[in-house]
Amino acid sequence: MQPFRILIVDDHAHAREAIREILEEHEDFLIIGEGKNGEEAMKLTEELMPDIILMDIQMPVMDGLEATKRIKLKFPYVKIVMITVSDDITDLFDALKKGAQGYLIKNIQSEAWVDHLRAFALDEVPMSKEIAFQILKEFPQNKAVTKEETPLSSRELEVLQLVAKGLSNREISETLFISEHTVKSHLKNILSKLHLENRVQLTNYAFQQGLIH
Amino acid sequence: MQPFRILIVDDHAHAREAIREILEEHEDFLIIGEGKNGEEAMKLTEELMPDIILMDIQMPVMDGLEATKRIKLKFPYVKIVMITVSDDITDLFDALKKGAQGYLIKNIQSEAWVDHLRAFALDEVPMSKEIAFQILKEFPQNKAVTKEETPLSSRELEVLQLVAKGLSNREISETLFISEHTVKSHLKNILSKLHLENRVQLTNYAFQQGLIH
DNA sequence: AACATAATACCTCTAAAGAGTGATTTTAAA
DNA sequence: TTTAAAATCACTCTTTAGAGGTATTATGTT
Repeated sequence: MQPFRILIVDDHAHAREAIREILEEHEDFLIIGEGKNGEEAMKLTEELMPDIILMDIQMPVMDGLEATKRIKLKFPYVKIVMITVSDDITDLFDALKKGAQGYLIKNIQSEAWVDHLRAFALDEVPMSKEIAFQILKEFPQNKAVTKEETPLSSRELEVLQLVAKGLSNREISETLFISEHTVKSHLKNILSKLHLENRVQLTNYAFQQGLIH
Repeated sequence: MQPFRILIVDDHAHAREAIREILEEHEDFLIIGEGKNGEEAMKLTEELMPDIILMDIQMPVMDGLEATKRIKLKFPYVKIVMITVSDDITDLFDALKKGAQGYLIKNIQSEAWVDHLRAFALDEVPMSKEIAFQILKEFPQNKAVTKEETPLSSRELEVLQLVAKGLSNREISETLFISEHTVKSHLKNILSKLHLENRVQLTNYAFQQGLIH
């Protein structure tokens, strides 16, 4: 069993240190890097490919919410957990809207904290329907943002949508009047840009980004 | 270009006749069958595999809403359009909750009617976010129903969920401690039961049924 | 004018998916 | 207790997907 590879992003060195001390007691977590702001988070994510990012919300240069949004667009597979002192529910919405899957309060007993993180790492705590509902209620129009900022070209977006609807490469080529070779080229680039492995993961991405109905 | 294969289900013969007259003027629609109630609708769907079902809501024996729910569980690929005289919006929610993708009022000018149906057949009118939101608001707990009534066994449901998360057959076999052959068997049966063609379509099904987060 | 990106296409090769058939064992239900 | 599902595994065969590499032609953008 490989340990979960963790990246910590927090502008306060003492906060990073506190988290490090807690996690180092557990063999299933491995801290592979630390960053001080959103910009560093993006750079480190690309370099280190962590499984999970523990991200502070309040930070200089680029805050955790902005960093989360950008990282999730380029690396949708990475799990991001926001860490914060606040327990204001509107911060939670903001974090989830940007793409974070989890949310942990800093001042919590360390063992419970680790247990939560582990459960999250193992996909045992999916985002609940209630939370999804509340987000939808609060941000009914959060699609336009995504579309503009996708790293994909418009043609790639077309291909993505057809893939995510369940068409084969041949069917896509016939739909778009291009060769199957070209479809494969596009798909190859799409998967590479989003750091995904196959068309089912791409379908997940499409659903989560609201790119298909 | 193949015509869209239509099944009409309505208990009033004159209503079926009216629809038939309208659609027969258009070469891209082909009426392949007619039914008088929900029970007949299910039997005919299995026999004829229509592309689109035009389904009345109010019918004896088994009404259109119940029939829609059952048909969508077994044949998720079939598109169902509810036809009704009512313009009560709660009926629309009910229909969409049961799995119908479209909704048409009977007393409408025939040309506009056909245009709408064609747009729908070509996937040009996805269910809007607003409607999805309203459904969610009105029926926050519509998941339990689905889970009980899936035609899949519990093991098949496990496999489905792993497929829909983007795992390969090998990864699934390692997760469940069974052979890859067995995974293939399950997947084959799942696709067959749901009348789907590949794992991306299955992923769509899983998302739409709320089987994955 | 030079450069970058997007879109197109082809090639090879390996791995994965899916169709078809058949068979055994366990579990649950009639 | 016979029957019916459910879960397991195997073998063959064909098609599709995906990695890796290369190349041409527009279309814009400094």
